[in-house]
Amino acid sequence: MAITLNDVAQRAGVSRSAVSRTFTDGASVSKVMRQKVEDAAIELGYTPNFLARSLTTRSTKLIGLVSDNFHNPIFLEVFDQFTRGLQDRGLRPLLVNLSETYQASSSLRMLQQYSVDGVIVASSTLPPEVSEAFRSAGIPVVNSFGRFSLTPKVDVVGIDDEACGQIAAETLLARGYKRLAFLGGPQAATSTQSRLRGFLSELQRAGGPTPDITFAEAYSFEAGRAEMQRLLRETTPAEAYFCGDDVLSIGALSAIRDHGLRVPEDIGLIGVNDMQMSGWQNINLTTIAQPFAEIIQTSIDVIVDMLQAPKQPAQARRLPCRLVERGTLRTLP
Amino acid sequence: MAITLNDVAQRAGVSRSAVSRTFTDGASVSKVMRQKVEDAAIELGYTPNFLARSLTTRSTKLIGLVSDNFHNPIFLEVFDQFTRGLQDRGLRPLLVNLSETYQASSSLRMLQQYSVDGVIVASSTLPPEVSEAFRSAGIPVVNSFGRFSLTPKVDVVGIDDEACGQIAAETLLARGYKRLAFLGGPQAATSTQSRLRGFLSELQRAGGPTPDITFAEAYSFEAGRAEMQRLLRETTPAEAYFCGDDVLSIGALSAIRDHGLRVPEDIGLIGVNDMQMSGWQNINLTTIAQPFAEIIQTSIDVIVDMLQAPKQPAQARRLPCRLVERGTLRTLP
DNA sequence: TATAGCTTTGCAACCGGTTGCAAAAAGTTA
DNA sequence: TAACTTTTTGCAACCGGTTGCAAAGCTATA
Repeated sequence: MAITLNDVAQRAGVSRSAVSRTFTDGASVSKVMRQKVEDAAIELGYTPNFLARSLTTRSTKLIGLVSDNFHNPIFLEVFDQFTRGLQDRGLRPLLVNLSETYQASSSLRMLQQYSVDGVIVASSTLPPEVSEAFRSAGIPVVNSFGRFSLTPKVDVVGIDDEACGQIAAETLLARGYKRLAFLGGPQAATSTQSRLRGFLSELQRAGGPTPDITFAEAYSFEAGRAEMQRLLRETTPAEAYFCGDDVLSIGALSAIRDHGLRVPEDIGLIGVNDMQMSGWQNINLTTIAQPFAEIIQTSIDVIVDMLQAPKQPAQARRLPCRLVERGTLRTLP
Repeated sequence: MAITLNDVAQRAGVSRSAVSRTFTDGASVSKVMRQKVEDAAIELGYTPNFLARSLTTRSTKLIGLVSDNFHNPIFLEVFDQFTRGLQDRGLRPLLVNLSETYQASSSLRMLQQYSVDGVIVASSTLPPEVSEAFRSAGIPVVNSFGRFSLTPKVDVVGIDDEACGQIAAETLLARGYKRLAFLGGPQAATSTQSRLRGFLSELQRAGGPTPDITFAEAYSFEAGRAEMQRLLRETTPAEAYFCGDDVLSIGALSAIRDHGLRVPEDIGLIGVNDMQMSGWQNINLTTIAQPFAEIIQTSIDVIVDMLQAPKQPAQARRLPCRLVERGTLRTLP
């Protein structure tokens, strides 16, 4: 069916090795030989079969891109940048969507069967064991958006979630807010836990108030809205809320407005992520920006380095977040 | 490094073929042989290498999933469903992100080199030539969200964009709107053209008004907002706008509100897609829903059928849209 | 022109599997 | 138990490439 090495060799009247060498960088081929082969190849429309090649070279250029986050709109931006970054380096993303019906363990076996060169686990909610399983299986892996640790078992590139909580605390205190609250993502998510920890410790350090603490069911609009509705119904709302992430904040925002209150006049909000939508003028959310582009670039750099020199000791990298001022916190009183 | 067929064969004291057969459905292996092999395989932790296998079976289970739409949030839902659907059938999505820097032609060669079993082109904006190139290269292909044609060169699964425009016209007329307008996506996009055609022809048929017609630069929030701002500044706005898609509508909505006008009291809006966000209570957009789940399921069915019986005549399938009533059109006067 | 040294080339084995074929083993029937 | 089927098994060739090695071809030098 398809044109193979043999066809080209025959057409050009040379050995199979010669053809192979013509298509291998750095192999020894003379000018005239290369010419003959290339002519024949073009004539027949030949392109080498990467999978056959991978059998001997032991490199497929395939990278497993595994995630469980296909609902938070921020991840479209994440996939966009990952795929472009990988493509730019000649790598191919094999996309894996983890869910209840497709477990991490099957994905490990699957990615092994396809001999991927490496795996990127892009998720702030998957437990570290998922990434660790790849590493134990001898597959280079990096966990993007994972939790920082001083003794990581696996390479991690993410933000400093505690610092993030700290920035939120500083910002709210600087604005003169007195009654504060934390509206987190799912209580089990490590990102939520760390952000809370940083938030609390900074409040304490600065002698600020003790905030109310609640959690939404998920990082989603509906969950944020539902939790804020509950808060408005059942409690006296705080003056300002530090929300687990932007999509949660946007849900909370809609609940507050529906309840007849104004943001930022009656209630202040600050999120985390700085997704595109947060900048939309009808939302205009004050938030703590994650350096997505840098996290993704770094993750790719890390995995590329591991392809060259596998099994370095694992390292966790923290990239700095920064405040993005928009319109959901009052200005200084 | 990794455990191979040979290792297992040796460990179990049987031939290589025996091991291969144990892992091939429908091959002839006796009970005791299978037992011996499986024991050895488990002991060594063996899993067959899919790529090596593909060399002889001529099937990689790899499906190229190519798109150029990594900015419209609706596509996160699309990728979610595609990846799950493919995974459920044992197929693996190799994701390709087309852009200025990564052209369709390179993606064709690349996907050929990886011997993908088929390709799904998921885009309503890519020209038909992209999909056609795959077909000419002998790769099964289906164009999801592509434009309907009576004589398609390639299998297409999408909506009836003209019918979509027609529904919009009917709905706006039924609401008693007199001054109508069309705010399309990029003028070159075939989806925009067809929706306009259907919109106009239904207005004419029903003896309705002739609408104003303008186009946004892209299917994006900013483009919709910018175009609507221009309209509000430079023209007398229409009573109701049929917008190219939801994200465009949301941009337009924000411009209208910023301009001090109310929706739906002053201006009505109707979009296309019914993305999740359109249902968010702070947006609550009346729109024409695309049957995403069905389009995706059908696309996968089509590609799976082609794997069995390639080179059937190409067929274009149109799936029906339906109106989703929310809050951006006035009720009957 | 003979010789040394470097480059180019083909052979053949290999990567990790599958599969047609024929021989061996097991099962059936008389 | 012999003769005949059917099932199971191993051999060897093959899928489409790569690569170590040694022979062949060049170039440069004396």
